[in-house]
Amino acid sequence: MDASEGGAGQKRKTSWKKDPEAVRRDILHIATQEFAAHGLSGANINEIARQTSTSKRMIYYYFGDKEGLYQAVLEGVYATLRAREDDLDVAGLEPVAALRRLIEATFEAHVTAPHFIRLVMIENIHNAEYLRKSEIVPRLNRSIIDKLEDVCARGKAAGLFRAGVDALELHWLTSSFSFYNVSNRATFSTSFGNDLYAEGRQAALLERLVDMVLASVVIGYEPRSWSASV
Amino acid sequence: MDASEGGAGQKRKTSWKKDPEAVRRDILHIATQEFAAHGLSGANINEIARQTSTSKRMIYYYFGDKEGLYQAVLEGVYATLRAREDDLDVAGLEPVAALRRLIEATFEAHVTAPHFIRLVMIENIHNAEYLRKSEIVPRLNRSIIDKLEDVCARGKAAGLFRAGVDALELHWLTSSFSFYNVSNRATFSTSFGNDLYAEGRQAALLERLVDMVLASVVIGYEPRSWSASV
DNA sequence: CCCTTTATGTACCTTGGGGTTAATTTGTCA
DNA sequence: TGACAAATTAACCCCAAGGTACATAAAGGG
Repeated sequence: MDASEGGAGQKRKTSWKKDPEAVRRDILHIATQEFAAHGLSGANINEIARQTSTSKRMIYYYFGDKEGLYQAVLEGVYATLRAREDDLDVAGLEPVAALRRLIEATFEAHVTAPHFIRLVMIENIHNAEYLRKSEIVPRLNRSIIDKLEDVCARGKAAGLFRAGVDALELHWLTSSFSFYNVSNRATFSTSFGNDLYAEGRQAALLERLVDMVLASVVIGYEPRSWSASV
Repeated sequence: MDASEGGAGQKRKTSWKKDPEAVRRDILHIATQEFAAHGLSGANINEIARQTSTSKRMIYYYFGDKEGLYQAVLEGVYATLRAREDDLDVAGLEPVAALRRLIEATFEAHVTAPHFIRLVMIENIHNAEYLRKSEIVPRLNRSIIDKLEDVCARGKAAGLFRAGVDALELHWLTSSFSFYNVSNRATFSTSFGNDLYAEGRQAALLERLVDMVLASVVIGYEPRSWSASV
């Protein structure tokens, strides 16, 4: 009460700084969480506005409408994940170790990027409508494929990899279990128990997946798991 | 115009049959498509009502509220898919052929059940909240695991399968690529092209997946694919 | 210093859509 | 045959939430 006293002007904001970039980032940050949590139609603009340090008005000022905000969020998480992929350097590793590293990194990246996973799930529900509209996302996707193609080429040249091995298929395969591991955890655990997500079990699972892929790619590969006799 | 003439009573429905079960089925059928297409918050009750041969009021009469309808839809698709799994009989096949068959059937089942896939995606967005509440779904999930456990036991007993092979992990793995293949088709194609979904390519992909799993499960398995020399 | 552009706050508008009320018809069983 | 429950219709309610109008303060330049 009694908000009308003069003083240093606490209650009624009589002055504020202009900081467009910070405001944009703030909105995008909160919106990412809300869209990831509730989906496009489920997210609430008023709720997003409430959590930011700015007002609903600014959301519309910077992003036009709800779909514009969603699109910006989507592009943001894609950019973040692809940047992480770019940081991964396997050029110095020999082919088998490099491939192992790429699979493990992809698996871990998915585990530690739940927002990304959820937004991709949501985007698939919308048949990738917004991803298709994006001008920036298509440019981001070469990096991981390039790396895999390089590793495959080196592996084949060294006579280590089977001739039919395909980088795109390998990426698809690696993505499939890495993505599913996070995306479908809730329903899988509910249906079949959460043993596979128990302490230590994820690492063992990853080891088996890596073994499995390597066994199908590398000629004469000796698996490390699923081979225990009893 | 002129809807008030007596006649056989076309305009104003002066008579209707009671058929609760048909009405329920009708609503559930339309609602399944709508929830699968737009998600829980995205689906529109008025639109569902419009497409049924009954009225919105009946939706609330039979299902209580939107969430009740969604829950019924979810249970419906689970029951349908699990029933299909029950029909699959591999007890008569020798272990390797049986496992091959189970993987192929799972893959195909996912391809031909897009509503199920989408509803599971949606349910995962909701952290399996409604699946957990379900009284009937948990009972449906034993069948596929039982089959896999039987095959694994027979395979191990015959000295064909590695000792570490685990039915739950196998199911997880088979589900992962089968599910991802459908669920993430839109974003994957947008990001990396739709080569893997082109004519004939899916069958080749499945063959490689089966090979890969069998190679990691069956001792001394000779793969059929990815082994072409050039 | 004033004028323009950019950025921000406050208050408001509009409607889509989830949910309900009340009345009517159908079927059934004493 | 008439009361009662179950099924159905039509019309209505109402508020959450996406979006906008308007005023105004900051920044920058001439």
